Parts: sequence; C-alpha cells; structure tokens
Amino acid sequence: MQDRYEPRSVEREAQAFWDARRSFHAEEDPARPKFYCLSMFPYPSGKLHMGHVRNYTIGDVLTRTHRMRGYNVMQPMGWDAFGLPAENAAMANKVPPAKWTTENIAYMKAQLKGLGFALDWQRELATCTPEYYRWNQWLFTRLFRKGLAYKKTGVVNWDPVDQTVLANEQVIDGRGWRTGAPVEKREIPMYFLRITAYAEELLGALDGLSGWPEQVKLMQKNWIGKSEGVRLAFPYRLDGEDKRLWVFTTRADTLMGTTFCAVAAEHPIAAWAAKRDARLAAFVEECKQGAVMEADLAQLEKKGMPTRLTVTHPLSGKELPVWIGNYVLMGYGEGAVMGVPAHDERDYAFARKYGLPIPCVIRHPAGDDVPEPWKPEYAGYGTCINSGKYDGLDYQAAVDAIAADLQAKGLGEKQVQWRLRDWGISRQRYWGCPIPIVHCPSCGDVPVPDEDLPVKLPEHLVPDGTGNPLAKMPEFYDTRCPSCGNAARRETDTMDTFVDSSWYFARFACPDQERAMLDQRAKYWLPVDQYIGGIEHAILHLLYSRFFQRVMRDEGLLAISEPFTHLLTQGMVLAETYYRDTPQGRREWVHPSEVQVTRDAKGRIESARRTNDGAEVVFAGVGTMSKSKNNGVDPQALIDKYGADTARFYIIFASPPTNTLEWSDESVEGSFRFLKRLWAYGAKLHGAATAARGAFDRAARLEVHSVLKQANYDLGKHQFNTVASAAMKMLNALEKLPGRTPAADEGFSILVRVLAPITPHICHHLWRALGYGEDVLQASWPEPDPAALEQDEIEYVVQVGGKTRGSLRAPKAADQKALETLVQTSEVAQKYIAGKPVRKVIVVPGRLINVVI
RNA sequence: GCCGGAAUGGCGGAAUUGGUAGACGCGCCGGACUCAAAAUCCGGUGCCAGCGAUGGCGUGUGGGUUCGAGUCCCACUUCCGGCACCA
Repeated sequence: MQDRYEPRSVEREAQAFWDARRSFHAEEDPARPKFYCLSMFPYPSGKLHMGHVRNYTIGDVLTRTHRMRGYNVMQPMGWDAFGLPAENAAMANKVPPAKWTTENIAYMKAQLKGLGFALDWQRELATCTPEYYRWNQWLFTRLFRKGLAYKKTGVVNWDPVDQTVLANEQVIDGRGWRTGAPVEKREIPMYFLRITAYAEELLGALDGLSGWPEQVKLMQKNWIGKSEGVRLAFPYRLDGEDKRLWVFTTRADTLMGTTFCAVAAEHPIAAWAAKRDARLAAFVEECKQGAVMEADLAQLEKKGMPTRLTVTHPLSGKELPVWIGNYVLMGYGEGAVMGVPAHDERDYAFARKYGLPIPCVIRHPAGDDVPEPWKPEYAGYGTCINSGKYDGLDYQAAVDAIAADLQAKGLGEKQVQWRLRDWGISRQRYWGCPIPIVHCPSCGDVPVPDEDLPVKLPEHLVPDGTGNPLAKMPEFYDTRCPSCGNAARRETDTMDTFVDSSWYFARFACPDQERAMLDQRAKYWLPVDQYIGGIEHAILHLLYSRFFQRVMRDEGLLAISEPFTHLLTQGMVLAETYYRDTPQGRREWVHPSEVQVTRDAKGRIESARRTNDGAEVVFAGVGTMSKSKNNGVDPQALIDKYGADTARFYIIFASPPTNTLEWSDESVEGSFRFLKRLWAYGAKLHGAATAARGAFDRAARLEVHSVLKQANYDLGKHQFNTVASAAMKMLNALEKLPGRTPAADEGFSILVRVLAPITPHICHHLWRALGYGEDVLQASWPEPDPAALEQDEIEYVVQVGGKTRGSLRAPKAADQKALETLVQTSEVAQKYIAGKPVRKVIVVPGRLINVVI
C-alpha cells in the first residue's frame, strides 16, 4: 500500500470493481427483505449542482448501510427531462430542446458515476422518451373515460405582446419577462385531473404515514384544507327572475352580522353589472390586470366597487348591497362571500374603507363592540349577541340552529369545503408530453385509442417565445377523428411536468416493460421504502404522487395506496455572498472563491478583498447558491481537486441532512485532511507486524465501541453528520495505540465499515489492503460489543441547588442511598452546602446527583 | 397576506429527548520539523474580570413552569421554504 492518498486512482479502481461485478444491479428476491431507496430524480439542467450532490449522497448512505444490514436494495436513477428550461435554452442557443436535454443527461450521468453512487443504471429512464410518456397518455385516457380528467376553463398569465401564456416564474413584478408588458389574466379551456375526488382519502391517510416528518404532513393537511361550514343563498330578483347568490362560510354563527356580499371579478354577477355600468366594467378590467399568483393576490390592497344589485338576507330579510371585491377568489368556494365586518379581518378593512356598517354579533373578551384598530379577538369564537333568536348561543349551537333554519327555507345546508383545487395539467408549451385528445367537430373531445399511442412529440422544433410551436405545425395537429374518421384537430397542449414525476418511482421497477405501464415487478419493489428530496417539494410533488398512486391502485395496477413509506426532506445548500458597489453605482457580486478574508486574533472577519485587484468587498451573509449572487460552487471543481470521497464526506459532515448547509471551502480542506489521516493510519497498520494485546487496548476498545453505539443510534435518526464525527473520534482513539494490536485491527475494521457508506472508494481500498475481506459491500454492519462497554466506576455530576459544582466517582453498583451518603460527605458538595440544611437529594441513575438546600 | 420551519462560541454543528452547554471539525493563537515555504505533528481556544487560584455571565428577545430549561409553556423578532404554470 502506498503512503500517499491519491483519490483519483483509488476512486477509478473502486468504480471499475463495482462495474465489473455489477455490484448495484438489483433483482427481485423474495427471500430477503427489500429496500427501495429513491432520491428525487434531477431535472437535466446542464450539470450537477450542490443540492444534487447532497441529495444523492444522503440516498447513497442509506442505500449502502441497508445493503450491509442484509437488505435487498434497489436504488435507481432517471431524468425529469421535460420542462421550461430546455425551451429557454433552445431559444438562447437555437438548438432543439431534445438535443440540449440529451447532451445534459450524458454529462450529468458521467458526473453521477464519478461520485460513486450505488445506482442500478440498468433501470435508467427519462420522462421525455416515448417509451415513458406513452404511459402518461395511456393513464390520462383512462382517467378521461372515467371522468377523473375533464375540461373546463382555467385562468393563466397572458403576455399581450408575445401573445403567449407565461409561467408564474416568467412574470416579474407583474410584467412579462421578455416583453416587459403588464401581464393580464386570461381564461382558456384546460384539462383538469379530479384530485378533489381523493381529498378525503389524501387527508385521512396522512395520519398513517408514520415515516413522514410531521411538518410535511401538517403542510399537506393545511393545503388540502378541509373546512366544515355552511353553503347558503342570498335570494335576489334580476330581469324578473328569482335567483340566488350562493356563498360558503365557516362562520355561519356570524350570519346576522352580514352587511354586504362581495363577488369575484370573474363572477357572473360582476359580468352582468359591468354591462350596465362603465365604471364597473373598468374596475372588472382592472381586476384582470396582473398575474394569477396567490401570493400576489393576497397582498393586493383590498379594493371594491358596489353594484346596483341588492340581495336579501336569508334570515333577517334585510336588503344587502352586492360589491365586487378584488380579494374574492373565483377558484375557492362559490366565488362569492358574505361580508361580516365585525368578525373577519378582511371584511373589517373593507367595510372601514367603504363606510359599510360593522355591527358586532359575537361577544369577545374585550367587550361587545369592535372599535378600531382591528384586534384578533374580534374573529374569535363567542356567544351570539344582537342576533335575535340566536342570542346566547355558542358557536356550535348557533351554527346548528342557523343551518337548520336555512335548510327549512331551502336556502342552505351544512357542507364540507376543500381548499384543494382540481389539478390543471394543460400547458401551452412544446417540450412536454402531448395530451392524447383529438377534437372532432361532430364527436367532441375523443381520447386517442391505445393502439395509436404514444402521440409522439416532434423532436426537431425550436420554440421562439411566441406560443407553442406545435400549434403552428399542421403536420402535428391535422388528423382524423378516431371515432368517426372525419378531419379533426389534435390537441396541441402538453402536460404539466408534475404528471411525469407523479409515477416515475413505480416505473423504475419495470422500465423495460413495453406492453404495460407496470408489471409484477412493481408489486415486489413498491412502495418506496425511503424517499429523499428537497423540502421545497413538501406539498405539490408529494401530494400529486400520493394522488397518482391511488389512481394507479384504482386502475388495478398496484394494491398499495401510499407511494413512500419513509420520507427525508433535505435542507438547501447555501454559500457566502460578497459584493462591491462600483463607482458607477452598480452592485457587483464577487464569487467567494475570489475573496481573501482577513481575520482578527479571534478569527472574526475583519475585512474582505478581491484577490486579483485588492478591491474591498462587503460580506453580505449567506444565501442560496444562485447566478444572480454569483455564489454557486461547482461540485465538479471540488471533485477534481479532492476527489468524490472528500466531497461526499464534507457534505455529510457539515450539517444534519434536514438543515440548510452553509458552504465553506476551508471546512472542505478539513474533510480532505481527515481522509489523508485515515489513509496514513491504514498504511501504517498495513506496514506493521501484528503485535500481541497491548496495555492501551482496553481503553481503545471502550472508546471505539461506545462511539459505535452512539453512531448506530444517530444512524437510526438519520443524523449522519455525527456518524461522520464518530468516525473521526474512532481514528483519534486508534492513533493513540502504539502498534498493530488486536484492538487496532478490530477498531479499524469497525471504522472502515462505519465510513464505507459515506466514503465508499477509500474504504473499499482499505478494507482489501488490510485483508479484512474482499469487498466491504459484502461486510456486515458493526455492532458494539457489550463486554467492551463494561465499566466498574461511574462518574457522577454533582450539583448543589441545581448548579453544577463538580463530579465524583462512584462504584457502578452504588444505590440511591449510598450515593446520597457519598455526596454529602464529599468535599465538592461540602464546600457549597456550607452547613445549610439539605432538603432532598435527587439522583439521576448513572448521571447526576443534585443536592437541594 | 396565508401555511410550514429555523435561531447555540469567530464559523459548521453536538448535547443519549428535562440532567456537566459547546462533542467532532473549521478558523484563530502558540510550539515542533524546515535554509524557507507547503504538508505534517503537538498544545491552547465560549464571553467578561483577574498574574493566578477563582468568580460572574452565557443557547435570537421578554416572561413563565421546574431541584434543574438549549430542550416544556406563553408573547415577540429576524431569517428560510411553499403558495397550485420553476423543478
């Protein structure tokens, strides 16, 4: 074994060994427990970023530890290959998205191989291939026939200059990103998937997901948003006809405090009113300006205008004005709300602004009226007042009584309302999976029959930013109706890329299956035992996947309902940011690698200068790695310099998986240093003759085995950073041993196995070089030896009055009484008791004694 | 705005889930080796006061519960993620 650690050759050799043996190829094996470990597949954007390296290293650690624990492990990898960035790159470089995507995949695949991940490449898939997306189409036609996919209008961002639909991301401060034109809302026909049909089940099943973080389950619960309330009607007469304005409320107990109703600008009443009043028409138009993002809408200044229409209060019979309000969402509930200014913050602000009455109908802790400013208590539950026959009722009694009275009049009933909306999947974009529908003038929307699938996406087009090129391509859209054979037009919208990623985890079980979406192998591998990915996917991707799993179940493809048994959500990777303001007043972001930092005697940053020209720069804290702040760290540069094992070790060691990770080049050096020390120790053992048991063996074994015990505990918590620390502690202990004693070999073989999932290449080499075995992948996971952990004496912490004052050693067998006596006679306690009466003595077995005085 | 998180030395983080706060590492300080540098090795390092023994303070802020709080409760501050067409 050579003295110098050379990661390049060590890594090449280990990877060649795994390739030759097909070490990571997984086969179904009913005799062993299976472990399907999956990291979220990447979008092939060009090259791996640090977030990928982190995600896949975490997945690889889990994969490799489970292998060593005897599981039949499958860890696949694929490409989420459709999407907007390919179209943007296509426009910028005049290259078809397909070519750009394929080249990116090839490069990134080589990078993943270089990192030594235990991936089964035989299962590789890409969502942009017809072999994959034909099953998107197949499933869509099934859902369409069942009514679970349907057409209705949806609202999109419209760029009036480019005449194109914009993604939310392409809207910057309410303007189109390319044209700068103010964005408008536009309603267009779209296909929707009826996820709301599964709302109750998706919500209820969260409780059973014991392997998911509570935080993610809570976010999903709130997103689905079940609320029980009352749907009720305000009757009105219009053009001689009796009509009803329906609203939904969770606060029917406040119904008697209603002083107005408000409808969304897209509501039929708004359209009716706008026809008769130019100012209203202008206001409705104004509401159509701007983007569709909820975050923007929620922060709009609350504005409204009264229509001339009045409605009748369903219980009191009072006439109430109907307003158009820009804060009423057409997409939630009925697109109309009842305004109860005294007990709803938005209604309060609205009524104050427009001088509407604000009668208090719920008693709250601060009194029976609602003076300015608004207080959260006003919206609390309480007893009804000023509400006629409902006075004195509490929330539940009032809701029950009011719902019953409404029902008797045929003007309302209790109803469950969901915040969750059906999933609009139509995208007016080229680089996606074509929606398999043919529009026939006589037969309507006809799903493409199975034998005509897949509807192939032409791969040679280059979009130009003015709408979908498919819609300008008669060779694509001119077709015949599958039903009647007459001329018809093919749908040119493609699917939301979330459709592609909502079932890919299942396809990994049988990516080569040409005759079906899934086969028997999926029944063996699914569900995914461990899923790993960014917290930013906590709601949409994970909820859509849970929905699709149920859709596939109901198609008879799989029996299970939940796709992911355990979920680990990793944190983001951040880096330092530095800038300087140029004389021209421009802010220039300087890459952290180009900055030289000077520190004071305590290591605090004093100043920072740009290395090449000495210009002073300002440290602006840490932030997500981004082009705009010029602080991205390229993992490839790191791998080239230190090797894959150092990159993997650092990323595991720097932070627990769920935390954000703040990048530091200096700390990477420390990780490299550790691996060099590890190598050097291995080389020293390798060159030494085996010695007899030494005097320090007992102490070294105690240390190694107690650290191992803790490491195994931490591994169970997925706290991998302290597992890496444990490896360092083991090496520290072993380096104190004088030679190659039995404890040295035992300890080193434990260390190499603990580290093998994190830094597989160097461990592969050391394991073989020291003759511990042929392949560390085949080794079993180490467990602590109870005999090594035996101790005769225990050190107790001594506290007096809750303050730590020192420690004392006591025999292991000492009981509470013996310890009480021991502590009261001890020098350390005597000093602080100082003759005061001892009230009691608290003993925490094996840890601490507290004398209360 | 709404929903969900996070906050511990100069820095990343640890604390066996209410029991010695700061493990492990980075940085910094001092030393060894070297003609010198790099690499490597050894020692020190929460803050304040003190030559020192030692004493006081200390886990974002303000309260509370407890023999004992980084950990539990209440109220806030700041930062981060998501908000349905980025993936």
